[in-house]
Amino acid sequence: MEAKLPRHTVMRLSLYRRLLLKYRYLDEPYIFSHDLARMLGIKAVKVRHDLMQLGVSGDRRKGYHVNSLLGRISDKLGRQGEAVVLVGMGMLGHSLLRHMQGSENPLRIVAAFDIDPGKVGKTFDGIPCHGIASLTDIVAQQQAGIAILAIPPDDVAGVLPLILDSGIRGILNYTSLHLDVPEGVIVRNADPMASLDEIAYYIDA
Amino acid sequence: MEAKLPRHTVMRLSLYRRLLLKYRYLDEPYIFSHDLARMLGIKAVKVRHDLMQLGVSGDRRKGYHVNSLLGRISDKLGRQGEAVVLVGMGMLGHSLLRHMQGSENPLRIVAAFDIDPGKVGKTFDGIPCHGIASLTDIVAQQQAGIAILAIPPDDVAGVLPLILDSGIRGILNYTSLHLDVPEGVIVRNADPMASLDEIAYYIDA
DNA sequence: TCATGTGAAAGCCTTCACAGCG
DNA sequence: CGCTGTGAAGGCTTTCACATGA
Repeated sequence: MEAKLPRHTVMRLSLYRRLLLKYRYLDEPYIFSHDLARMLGIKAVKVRHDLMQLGVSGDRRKGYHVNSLLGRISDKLGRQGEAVVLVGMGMLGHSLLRHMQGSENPLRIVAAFDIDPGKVGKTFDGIPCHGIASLTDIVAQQQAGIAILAIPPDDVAGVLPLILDSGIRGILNYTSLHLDVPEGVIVRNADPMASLDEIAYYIDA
Repeated sequence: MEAKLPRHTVMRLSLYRRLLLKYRYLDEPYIFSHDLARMLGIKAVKVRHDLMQLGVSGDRRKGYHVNSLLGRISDKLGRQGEAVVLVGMGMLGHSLLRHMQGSENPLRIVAAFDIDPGKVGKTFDGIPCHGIASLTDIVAQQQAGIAILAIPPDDVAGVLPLILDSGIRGILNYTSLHLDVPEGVIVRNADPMASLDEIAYYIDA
């Protein structure tokens, strides 16, 4: 895990993987860059450049070998079983959990947390919900590296420090606030509003 | 609405707007690019370049006038009251709805849709839920331009054509599938998995 | 001096153009 | 030919460097 791939390539590898997992059911052992591209709405040359970075080679007559490709992509993307915790089991958190559990997913959600005592101790879709106070212990114990943050904005100031102390190195942020994190922790924002604003701008163009 | 702004600038304008709306409560009429930048975790020069595109000017001693800035940003971003429909009132759709309704939001969610007859006719957080069959009529009647798509993957093939026929020009896609849309319709993907995969890759770097 | 305003450089990503091979 | 493989060009975004003005 040393050779850094371009950021956009990483995002697409994730798409390729999911698509190939479905494609595998067709019992078609090979796929053309062109077909992969069409199914994702991108250009074939972009697919080939991405796969070039992985060091995989295609066969000029048959295309790329699906299983080899899947293996190579999964090698390069984060470890298969990386443990993820879900912070905030409100309606959004719960629906994200269900969404994850329902799909073929290389990451494992290992625990959920909430401040509502009515939720602590219960199990949601097979995942136990703990109080925020036990976050540090459980993250350490499960060796979780990623947190999904789905709490109300007012709770962020109180909860973020606990997450950072726990050793979490990546956060998928569903709140509308900017998270101030130390160097080395990475944040990806998933708040719907910015996306909607962007769409609203471009549909009037 | 003709002068096209750079794509990343548009996304940031949305962030500036939300931040400034909160900042306004401080009764501080001016703000420095440097402060705006710090609160969002970006560089001040990026903020100034963005604001340059809007044609606003700051005062060298006081910074930018907050209310003028807000006005100019809202002018440039999509029309204030753009109507949005929510397709899919499962747990994810419902939580997105609640998330939107709960926050200061320049876009209006005007209707929801689901295939489940048990949901049709009910009202969720003040928004009526209709059957998919009436999507075309209601979108036309409300002049909605944007749809949020939060349905199971298996339903996409059946529902997407209805959305495209209805005149929707922008889709925020929460499904894991690539949406094949005609030129002129814009799609932004919000599926959590790709973001998680990307995070998982970078935390091991 | 400190903040804005701005052209130019640097960096990153996509697309083009074409070589090479079955 | 049609596909893969790949350097180079082109476009977009960020960052640098510095002019300007209170």
